[in-house]
Amino acid sequence: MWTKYEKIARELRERITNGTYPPGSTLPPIPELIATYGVARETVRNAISALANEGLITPKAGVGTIVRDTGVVTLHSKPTDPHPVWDSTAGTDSKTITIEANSEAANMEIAELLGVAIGDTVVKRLRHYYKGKDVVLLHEQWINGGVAGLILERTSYDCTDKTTKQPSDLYSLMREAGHIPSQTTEVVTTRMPDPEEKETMNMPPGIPVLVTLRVTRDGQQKALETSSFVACGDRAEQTYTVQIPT
Amino acid sequence: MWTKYEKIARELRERITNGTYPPGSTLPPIPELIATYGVARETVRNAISALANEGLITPKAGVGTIVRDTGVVTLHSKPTDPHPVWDSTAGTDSKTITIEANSEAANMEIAELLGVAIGDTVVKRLRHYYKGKDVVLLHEQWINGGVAGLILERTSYDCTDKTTKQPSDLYSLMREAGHIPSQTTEVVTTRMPDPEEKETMNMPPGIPVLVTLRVTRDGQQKALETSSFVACGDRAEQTYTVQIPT
DNA sequence: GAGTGGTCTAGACCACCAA
DNA sequence: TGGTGGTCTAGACCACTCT
Repeated sequence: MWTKYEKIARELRERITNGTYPPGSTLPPIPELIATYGVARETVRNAISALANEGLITPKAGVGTIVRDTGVVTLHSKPTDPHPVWDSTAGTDSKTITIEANSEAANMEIAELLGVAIGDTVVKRLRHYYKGKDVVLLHEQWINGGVAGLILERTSYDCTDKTTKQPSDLYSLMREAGHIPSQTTEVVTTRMPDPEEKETMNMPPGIPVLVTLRVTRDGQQKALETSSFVACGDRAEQTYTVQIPT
Repeated sequence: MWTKYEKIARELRERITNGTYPPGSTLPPIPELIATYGVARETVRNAISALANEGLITPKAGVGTIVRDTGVVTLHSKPTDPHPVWDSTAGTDSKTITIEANSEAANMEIAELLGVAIGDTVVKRLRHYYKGKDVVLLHEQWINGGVAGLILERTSYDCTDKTTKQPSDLYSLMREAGHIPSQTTEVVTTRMPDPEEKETMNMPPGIPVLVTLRVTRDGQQKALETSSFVACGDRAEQTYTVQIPT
């Protein structure tokens, strides 16, 4: 047997998916749903919470319960590029801001990923990718300290300079520094955002994040950099093209 | 200013992440939290719901509020294999069950993905991947009807036979049928599960699904099959190895 | 049977937003 | 200013699990 709030949630969900309540429209106000179903306020809110946690709706105080656009994908991230690239429809309202960029000592996890000793110098960079006014992707990156040093030496590009407006292509810089990035391994997972991520990316309830962990290596399997990408789940997708070995 | 339930949630979240309440343990019972914080029952439940929706805890009636294991990844899915493969620790408690396998007419979406006409015959297969007693991955697959026909003709393997216990490697069958799968394109996204997926995979609240859409093509860019993988977000990960073009 | 979380009620006050 | 959703209270009954 279904509980009351489950029945209400089922009915509203059905009307959202079949187009009775199209994206951008509002659900009936809570008082109306109370009258319709003859239940208490908290019961209606329970149903609404369930749908919000599925990512179907976003309640907004003073406005109403808004049906979300489904399948809104505005950011593509391609593994062959050192930074995610915006898709063709991204337009000009995209930008990248470097929040943090400095040298620090590698902790255990990073040391293992980069194949260096704990405490070795690495360059850590934290970037926010914007789509319009919203941050849609958090990029945390650690660059092998030796590689960063060679880049500075050979190209005068300082990886720890966060004021650079348009950062040069890191892979190109690595090539100029004599380390040719030849392969990445990426692990894609998903989870719910922590409160900090939720606030930074201004995420409504019910939206997970897509997490990608990347390690870039050169031809000698030396790790050049490692990155973690945390992307707003309803704004980003990862695309891969894979050759099948015969 | 924080609301009461947010303060409670923050405090509990902190104790979970710092190990005061380790994975597998239970949070203090609701009545105890009511006494501790001097609030109403629904306020405590609100805090608990928030943490449950972040995937941190799983309330179980009659038992308690259990702290979830974080980062439990038991299934690896490699794009170079026609089926996801279990990692080395998977053991023998893994299996695949074919729920559905039959010929049907391609709808618009599938026709477009496979590059066939709407209404053309395609083979649809639906499979459940088990880890232990739990379904952790739903695999929906559509095979180009012509390719499936050639496979039946050349190898006597019937793609619509769902009784096959250990289905042969589809890519090998395609090669024998003269269609050499040479490339896949995959798009990885994430979202919250719908109620059906949640029930099928016995998912607790707060766990998203990892969705992979794949198209396999031969050397002539002819689409051989397309698949959608819906994986329980806390049990699966996708790994990719990508060669970087110079 | 005792304790757990799950659901539900009937009120209340608040912050937010649009007209 | 009136309507929206957000939070909170103090009760109640239920299903479930363990001992």
